[in-house]
Amino acid sequence: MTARARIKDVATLAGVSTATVSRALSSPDSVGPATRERVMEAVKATGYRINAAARDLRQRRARSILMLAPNLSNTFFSQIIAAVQDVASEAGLTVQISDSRIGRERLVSLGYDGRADGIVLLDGNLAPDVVNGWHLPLIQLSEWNDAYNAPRLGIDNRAAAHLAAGHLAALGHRTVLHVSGPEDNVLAVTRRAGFLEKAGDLGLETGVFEADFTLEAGAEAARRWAALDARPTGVFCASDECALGFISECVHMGFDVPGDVSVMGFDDIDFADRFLPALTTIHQPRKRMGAAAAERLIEMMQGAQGKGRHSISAAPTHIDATLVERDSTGPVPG
Amino acid sequence: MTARARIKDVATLAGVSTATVSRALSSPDSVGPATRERVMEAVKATGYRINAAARDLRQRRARSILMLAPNLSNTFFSQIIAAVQDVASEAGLTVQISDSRIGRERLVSLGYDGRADGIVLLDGNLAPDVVNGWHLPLIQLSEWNDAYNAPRLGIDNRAAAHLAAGHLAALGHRTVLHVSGPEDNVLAVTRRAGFLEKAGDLGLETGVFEADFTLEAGAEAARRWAALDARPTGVFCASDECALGFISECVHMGFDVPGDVSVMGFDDIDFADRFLPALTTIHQPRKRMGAAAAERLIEMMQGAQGKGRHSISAAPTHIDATLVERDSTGPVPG
DNA sequence: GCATCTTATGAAATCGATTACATCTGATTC
DNA sequence: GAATCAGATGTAATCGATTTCATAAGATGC
Repeated sequence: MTARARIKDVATLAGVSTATVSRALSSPDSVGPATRERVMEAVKATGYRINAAARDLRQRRARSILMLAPNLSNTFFSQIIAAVQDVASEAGLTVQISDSRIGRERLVSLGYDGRADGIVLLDGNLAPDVVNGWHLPLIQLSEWNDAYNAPRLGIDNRAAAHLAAGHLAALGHRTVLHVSGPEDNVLAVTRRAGFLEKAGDLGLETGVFEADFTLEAGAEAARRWAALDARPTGVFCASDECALGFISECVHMGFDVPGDVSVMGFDDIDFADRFLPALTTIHQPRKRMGAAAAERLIEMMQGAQGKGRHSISAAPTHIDATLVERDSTGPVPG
Repeated sequence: MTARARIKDVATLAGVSTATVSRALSSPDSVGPATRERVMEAVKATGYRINAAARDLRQRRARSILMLAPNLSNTFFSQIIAAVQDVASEAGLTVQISDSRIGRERLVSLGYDGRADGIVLLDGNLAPDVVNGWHLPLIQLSEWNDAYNAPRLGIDNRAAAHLAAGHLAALGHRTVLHVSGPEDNVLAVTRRAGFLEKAGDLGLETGVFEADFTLEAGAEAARRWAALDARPTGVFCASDECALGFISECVHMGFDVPGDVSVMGFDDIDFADRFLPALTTIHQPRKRMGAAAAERLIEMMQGAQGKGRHSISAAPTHIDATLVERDSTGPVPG
């Protein structure tokens, strides 16, 4: 009772060989109906559950996908994780999850120990030789790195940043500030470039504060902003968390948003529309992104079947991001 | 080059047997220094990485722990997941993660297929026979169920709710409202009972709206609250998300918080102190909870070593929760 | 110098499934 | 009625590691 039943036990009880049990379970049509019946009864009677390690070893695959993200506690990732898990689970796959900042050796092992047969990568800052060294189907989601030889999926950050600049300009703002993400992050760099590009086209005066996507960095940026002689009236933050930190600190310092300054974010996290003021931001369809990544990866896994990295066009597949106008932006003051 | 090296290849190259390679890698002291050296070189030369499935099969364990939560996209869980992952990774363990609402059959399999050798359970609403049927070390975190035969870890929700009632009473509120979680959730039930108990002791007049922890449910509760003839002046929501929804909707309806109504939450999620007004709430040390659960589980796994559920006292181990007074609560109006 | 004990290593069994190949039974064909 | 074939099942090899047991070589004791 306590010891788990093995396939042999089922076979004995049903009076057949283990091969037949295996067949009855994985391709029921290949055994006679009466036999199948007997096997199923024996399975029920013994409480047999397959041993995944044995199956994985023999079939040389793990029915599992691995998600790697630089910071698991980040709100932005959680919905993506949930979506991937949904699709994966539907396809009979397990999801493993790991912080991607765990040191080179452990990272190499992750893609190499046969525990996963596909990877969803949410980090563009890993050593390219490590990433390219994994001989597994892999998809880059949200964030990517040109040096990785793998397909990409995510929004068009440059175009999204254009939307942001356009929105502020349309409200009449002439001097705008961008609170960017860190210099070494692709998303941050792309968003900044896109924003500056469009703002330049529109004849806006621009400034940039470098931050790191977090609430605290947003608050810090607000303090720097407040200390300026000529304060930009429109602010575009590289993430919602950053924008919320910025607004929060502004209000604490006695400014009104959007009365004194318009602030917009990026991501459209759950709280964005319940914040006070509700946050104008760029919506990233995270659920769709996660689901799409999982589906695409599963396709690659089926195509590859252990033959190594599938060669799929490396051009990013874009998912639409949209501007959501709420209450944190408004006409230029005065 | 493309085909992964197996232990046999390493053995051949180093001119030793596979047994020696295995020993050199897992207990270096048991082989001669010269041999060890040769093996290590061969490992490097071949790029050998262990095949986890083979090792797991032979050793009958997976070096992996499974986390089960009812809703992976919930902000509350993400930090816990990150903390568990941290501790696990440090101990050389992989973390799998699954939504716990995936249907009975799949759920049973999860604990039974040998892919995980320990479980962190964040859901108190699973069928007890399923949970008790898993012969794996298991720890209940945050939320628990009396019918599960496994140790518990989390805050003392009753005591925490007492803090909430005490806080509102101290501010002078005489009629208070509790916006609870769903009836079938242990946390919700305990918090509600604790709040009503203490509020009763303090002679407060109480009311309860049942909700479900979400932003939207909080907003809905605010609308119901606004429609009341005699509106309670103090509100205790069963989660921060719910409180944020409540406040947000209040403000949209033209009320002032805490001027017209004091609102407090539960959890102290990241945004709580950046919300406007900053949210008074009960702080749950999620990082500590995750880490403690992982550590305790790992202990159990070492003790058990396949011998099934370790019998550890089922009395909950409490982690301290504290009241954090911020700006969303204040003296009773008038 | 012989018995005994370590220490280092190898040969082979083992973990629990899947699957290639062989075999048997009975139906079909001419 | 013999030959052929299809379908159901069994036998045994296999996946890639770990580990038990055996053995050889050298160290130690008297």
